[in-house]
Amino acid sequence: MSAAAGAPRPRARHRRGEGDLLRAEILAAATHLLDSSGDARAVTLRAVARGVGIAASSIYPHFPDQSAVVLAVVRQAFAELVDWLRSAVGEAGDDPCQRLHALCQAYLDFARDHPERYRTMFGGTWTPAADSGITSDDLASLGAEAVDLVVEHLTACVTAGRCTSEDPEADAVALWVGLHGLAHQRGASTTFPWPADITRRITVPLSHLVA
Amino acid sequence: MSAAAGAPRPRARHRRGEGDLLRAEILAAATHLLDSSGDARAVTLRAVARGVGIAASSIYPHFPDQSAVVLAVVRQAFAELVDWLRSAVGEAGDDPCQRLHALCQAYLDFARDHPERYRTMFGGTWTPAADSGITSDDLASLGAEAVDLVVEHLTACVTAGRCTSEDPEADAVALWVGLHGLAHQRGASTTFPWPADITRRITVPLSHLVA
DNA sequence: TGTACATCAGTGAACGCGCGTTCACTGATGTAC
DNA sequence: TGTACATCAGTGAACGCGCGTTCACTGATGTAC
Repeated sequence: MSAAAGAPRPRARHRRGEGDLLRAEILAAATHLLDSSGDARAVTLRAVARGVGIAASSIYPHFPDQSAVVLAVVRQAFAELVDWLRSAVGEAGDDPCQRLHALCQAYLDFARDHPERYRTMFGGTWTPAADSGITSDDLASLGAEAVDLVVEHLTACVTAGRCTSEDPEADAVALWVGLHGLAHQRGASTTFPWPADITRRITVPLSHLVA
Repeated sequence: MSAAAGAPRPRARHRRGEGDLLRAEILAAATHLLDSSGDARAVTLRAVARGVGIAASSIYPHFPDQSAVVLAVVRQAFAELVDWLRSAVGEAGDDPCQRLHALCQAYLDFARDHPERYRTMFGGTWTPAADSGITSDDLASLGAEAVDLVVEHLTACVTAGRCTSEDPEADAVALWVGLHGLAHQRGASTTFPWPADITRRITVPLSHLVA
């Protein structure tokens, strides 16, 4: 019991040339902070620094300001979401309907597993500082890739004659809106009295599946 | 030009016995702040006080703390939403489908006209201070009334034989999720490439209207 | 009608807090000679 | 092999900021006598 709780032993600094490793540690601590606090505004430089075990000013060689840290977290989260969705589809076999279904389920699972991250990504609540050169629309465009995946797989269902949609692109947006609404509201309220089969009730009509 | 911009003349204080009027002024300023800043965390006691033209400490006789001010704003917003929805339905005539359609449209209009208020109401981002005795579920239950309206009017359509839903309560939740997803995402991203008829593409399938 | 006084409505200075950011610095380490 | 030194990785004190909240107060006003 040498290391008391309030006074952890100083962490070993990285070797010469390995300074960039700290960047990843900062990012990981910021992500953890976002997930555990449930609030993008808890991701302060000082809190991140405490998480890593460094001085707050040590973040500056790696990120220009606080906004840049959160933006990096969000970018990484979007990349993870797309990876997650692609791999879920990849494991779903060849049937286009099953692939679409796996995509929807994976989307909802991501939101359920990382509700705070999801809210920061799509909530429209966090916006980068005005002088960071990043607009909230840049942020929104990061989400476009997920929507594109829905377009792609709904189109595949239509091509295979399994859906009746006459405009798969527009209907895919509608389907995504339904997924987003459910993902978001599930993260916002823990006690909402959800019908047991709410997912199916949303995705089936919006997919225009052939009965 | 006697009143310079930075030094407005001191506002007249209320007459004896009319102290409660300030409560309404505080609420109005807080609502304005929420709408114009787009951020519940901009609703600070000091900013509200600046808006009203009083000292920050003058808020305390009317609200126990900062959380209570935001909560009052949110409660009022929910009451306004329900009034708005009811009056839209009331003006829609007797056809149950038209009434349901008016309800959906009014819901989306409210969110479009007050995006920041909507986000604070349903965003799950603002939560009262832990010691205020108000849980985030109390907040969520405020939204239940809006969902109940959807249930009511979808049920009316089913009763009239205009919808094929076999479980109007559950399907109404699904319809509301679609509305919420659209309302929320529209408020979050201004440049999302929405299909022109996105509303119809969401509400029609989720309503299970008879063709 | 006059006057003392309780009360109401609101003020303003002060507190401690955590924050983002700056800046001069320290000590270890690899490298050139 | 030894040694001087540039560089790297990171520190810690300090700044000014806006915040929520407390507290002693002020001055107008209605009312009891």
